[in-house]
Amino acid sequence: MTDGLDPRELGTYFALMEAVGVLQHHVEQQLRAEGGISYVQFQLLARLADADGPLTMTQLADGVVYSRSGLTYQAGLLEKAGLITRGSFAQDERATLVSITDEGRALVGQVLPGHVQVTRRLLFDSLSDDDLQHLGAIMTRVRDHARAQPPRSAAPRKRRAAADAAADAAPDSPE
Amino acid sequence: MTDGLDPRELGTYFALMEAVGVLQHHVEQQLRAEGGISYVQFQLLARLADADGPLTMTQLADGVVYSRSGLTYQAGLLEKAGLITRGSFAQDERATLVSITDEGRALVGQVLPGHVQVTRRLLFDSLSDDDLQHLGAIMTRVRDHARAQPPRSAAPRKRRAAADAAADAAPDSPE
DNA sequence: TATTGTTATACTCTATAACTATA
DNA sequence: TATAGTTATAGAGTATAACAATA
Repeated sequence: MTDGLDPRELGTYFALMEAVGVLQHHVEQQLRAEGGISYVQFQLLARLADADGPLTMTQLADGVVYSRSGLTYQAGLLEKAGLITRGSFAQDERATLVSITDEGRALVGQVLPGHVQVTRRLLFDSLSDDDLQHLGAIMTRVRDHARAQPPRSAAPRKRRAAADAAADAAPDSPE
Repeated sequence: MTDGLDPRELGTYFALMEAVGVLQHHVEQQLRAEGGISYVQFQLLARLADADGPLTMTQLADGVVYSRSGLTYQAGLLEKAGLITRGSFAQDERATLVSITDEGRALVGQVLPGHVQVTRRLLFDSLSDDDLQHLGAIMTRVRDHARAQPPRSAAPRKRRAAADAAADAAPDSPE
């Protein structure tokens, strides 16, 4: 399974992905239960709460959502829930300026303590002070580097999707 | 935004989640393009390829999928695509034994090089040898600790979902 | 009774493509 | 022409609950 590949890297990678996967799942549960929002929505709100002023949709999306329509969808939900507002931007009439409302800020404040509690229990309780420092330094570097990477230049499709093959195997569609 | 909370922890946490989020997105793209599978499906196949023999559905799910039905769904796709087979288990007739097929192994082998390439580019290129070692040690510990954690004991729902509020705000339904 | 797995169903989310409007 | 954002739509994935069968 590791033909010619560095097994130390692979092991680290799998551990990282699974650890974060489990963490993510717990965090989603907490946010849904205590705030009625998803992690993506939390990220968007947190970002707006942290920013000095309003952000454009494009700025807001960076590193969180990977399609324009996906962000429009989430922004629509958040706006209808009264957590953000959308307005126009005098400097560039194409852009939409997104602001967090007082309700939005309140929700972040309401959800954050429990959120931190979960991350403590699942993440930081296993970390020494030194680990924390090192992990912070590492992941900040990785994030900044990864953000800058171009979206993978579509490799040739060598094989059909598992779902497609599944569709074939099922003799279903009306000829 | 960090009232009474440790900003160092919060910063590390956000960096971790965003870095892995971006990594995850690139990885999904690579797997879809070169293997026609999702990351969840890759995880399941990799786990089966790594195991000595077949695994039960429950063993297979651990840390990857969080509902029985979710796993049944994925297993259904993988089986119809010819990448796994499901059989019964003599020792416990309730269980289902999942085995990876030669095709499944071949697919993992086909996808893995490109997969490693992506993780190199997005993750390991930013890491020193020391970082790699440290990160591996940390995340293995975190994963094992997190896996053992009980699923959050449902906190009281204090607020309605953003989606629900959105549904209300839209005067749609037939009176 | 508890556990393993499946099925039916409803819902959330994401991405693609077509479109509008502004730079 | 390129960029910002929205809309329509289709598809993948997830979770809940009800179910069957075995321990």
